[in-house]
Amino acid sequence: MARVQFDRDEVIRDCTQLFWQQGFSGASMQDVVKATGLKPGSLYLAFGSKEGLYQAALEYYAGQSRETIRQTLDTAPSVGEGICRQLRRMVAEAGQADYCSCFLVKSQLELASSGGDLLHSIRDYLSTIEDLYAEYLGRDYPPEQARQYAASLILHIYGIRVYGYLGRGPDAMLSALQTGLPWLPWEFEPAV
Amino acid sequence: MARVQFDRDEVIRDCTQLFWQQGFSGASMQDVVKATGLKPGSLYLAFGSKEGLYQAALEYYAGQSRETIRQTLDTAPSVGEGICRQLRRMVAEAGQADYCSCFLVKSQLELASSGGDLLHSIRDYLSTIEDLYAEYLGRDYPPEQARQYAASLILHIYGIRVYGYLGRGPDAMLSALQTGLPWLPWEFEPAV
DNA sequence: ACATGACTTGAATGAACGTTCAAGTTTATT
DNA sequence: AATAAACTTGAACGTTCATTCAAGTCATGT
Repeated sequence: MARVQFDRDEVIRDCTQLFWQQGFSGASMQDVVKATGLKPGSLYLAFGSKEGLYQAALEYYAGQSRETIRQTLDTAPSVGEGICRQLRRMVAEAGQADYCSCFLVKSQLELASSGGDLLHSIRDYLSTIEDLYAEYLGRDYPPEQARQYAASLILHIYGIRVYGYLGRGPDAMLSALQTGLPWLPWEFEPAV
Repeated sequence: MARVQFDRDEVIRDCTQLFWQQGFSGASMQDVVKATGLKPGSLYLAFGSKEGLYQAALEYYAGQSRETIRQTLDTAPSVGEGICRQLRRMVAEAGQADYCSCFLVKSQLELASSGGDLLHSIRDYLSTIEDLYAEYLGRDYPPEQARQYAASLILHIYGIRVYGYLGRGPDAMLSALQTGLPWLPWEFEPAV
């Protein structure tokens, strides 16, 4: 089947799912071979190394995250309600059986001590997402307050990404979010 | 030097530091051998496996954490001020060069997909800590509110454990904490 | 003084790891 | 039809992994 190049995006999607679930060390290249259906040679020609593959997965995930946030906040009646929708979605995700937190958060914690190049990317992606929220909040609040609210929001989001594993149920989490983020318009549309 | 048994607690302390920094997959048994000065045979006789060693490290860390919390909250003028001290300490930790978050949080995220026995312990330890805060808050608030405040507090603590890696500086983090936890007595003694 | 038992030692084990590359297969060009 | 280029293939590489165990060393009970 040579000369029929594989679908790069599809491979990256498969890798993202695998790495997201298993982590960098937890997923072996053999697992990647199995997940993508590609042979080692092809993977290494296209991505150079396991790290290159992980990098591509991170980039894909970060892009998807940004896109989802933008779409949710642009679609919602207001920025505040968009953020509420986003948070409710995260809480709902945490309730699913195959919940695996946030790929960027997991990667940050796993690779923090490695000091590799991946770490810079992860930090960039996470910072960009905080900046994105701050940008949207800047429409409704003065810059100083927008930044402060964004930081508080991000703190809560990171919190969910860990707390979601404890299986305390969505009610406890939503109640905790409403306690810590009282400036959000929680009263509107509790539906997803 | 046979018949001179090694100091079990000291070995566990060394392992805790190693696993805390590097993670379960990230730290090899060779690393453990180097860190503890023991030979593989001794380690396996005493702890059975790498997992057993990790379990011991988790237990030690969780015990230390509980003890620190209890001591801080018992010593402080009030529960609220004790919690503030605890949070300020976490923010200060996050500023250090060798910051490595919370061992339990890191372990939860790394091992979530493994489904091993370790996972149950980790969840137990994390839950116990939340319960501990709830217990102390129960002194100042009715049960319902105490539980809600504890959940919100834990969400913030988990948030710090991730946010701390982004290197935004202590001021941004403290400001975010004060935004999300306005019911705490932040006005008292900003010193550590 | 000696035998027993407790503990340590560290080389060895097979499996799994990330990675490579010579050979094979198909499409594009001539 | 033949050649070149592009891409895939999968066995094989050396390394590192967690783990084992026969041999060694010392404190203790007699």
